[in-house]
Amino acid sequence: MPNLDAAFSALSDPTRRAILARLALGEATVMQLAEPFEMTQPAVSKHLKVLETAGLIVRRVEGAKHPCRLANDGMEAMDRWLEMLRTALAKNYDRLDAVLAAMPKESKAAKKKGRKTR
Amino acid sequence: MPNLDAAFSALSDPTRRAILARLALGEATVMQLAEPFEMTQPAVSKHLKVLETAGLIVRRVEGAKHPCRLANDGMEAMDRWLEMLRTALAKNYDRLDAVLAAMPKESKAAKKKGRKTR
DNA sequence: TTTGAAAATAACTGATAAGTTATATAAATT
DNA sequence: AATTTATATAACTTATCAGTTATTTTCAAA
Repeated sequence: MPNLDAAFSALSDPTRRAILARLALGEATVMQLAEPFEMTQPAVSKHLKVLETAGLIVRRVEGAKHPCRLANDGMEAMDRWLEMLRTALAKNYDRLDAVLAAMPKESKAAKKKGRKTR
Repeated sequence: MPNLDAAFSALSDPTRRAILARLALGEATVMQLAEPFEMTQPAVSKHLKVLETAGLIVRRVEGAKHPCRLANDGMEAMDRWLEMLRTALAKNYDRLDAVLAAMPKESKAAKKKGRKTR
């Protein structure tokens, strides 16, 4: 799945995540999206292209303006993949619960603290 | 959140996703993880460091071996952020449903096909 | 039909990242 | 003690990427 590379890579940049957060509020043109950033217009255009290629946004042409909005494809691809990790983590979690359940009561509390591996 | 950068960036590489998929089956040492790849051991070590920094895996030391397993932190950070996007997309989806509901019956079917923005 | 605004593209620069080989450290084995 | 195995680190190369400025395309408005 080459799309996964693009989708995750797109989200690894804070500027692009901010753009998506803005689009979560509704459609916006390139200029509107560029406004809050200390960055040139071409830079934002490139970010948008990255997001579009990753299937995270779509654009429509409305005269000279090109309003962008969120798209599903990228998210769906990531979610499908992440689901695998989520269930694996849940399984480990359950296994740990089983181990803890089999332990003498006193030692449980102390051990439980170390559960969310940091 | 600087961790988000690291987590999404870590998942953007197919080798690292494969490593995580392997770890979803259970703990594995560095050598075990390196085995399926046509890649040197130092390369895999670097990938593991990236995954560890991103909070996606943890390692324990067991003599000369360093078994790795999945960790929660990275996933949680991503999930928290993705939740925002998910709800925004769902909102757009609902809005579209409302628009479609207000349309004459015949034109609905044709329009619905274009729903998953591509 | 010229002017101006919205957006994209091209060519460049500097930083980062993935891979390499060579070497170091540290524990297990003989 | 010497060797082998498991892993990490260092130094380097090449490619990719985020940003820039300069230029181009496309539409709107005068």
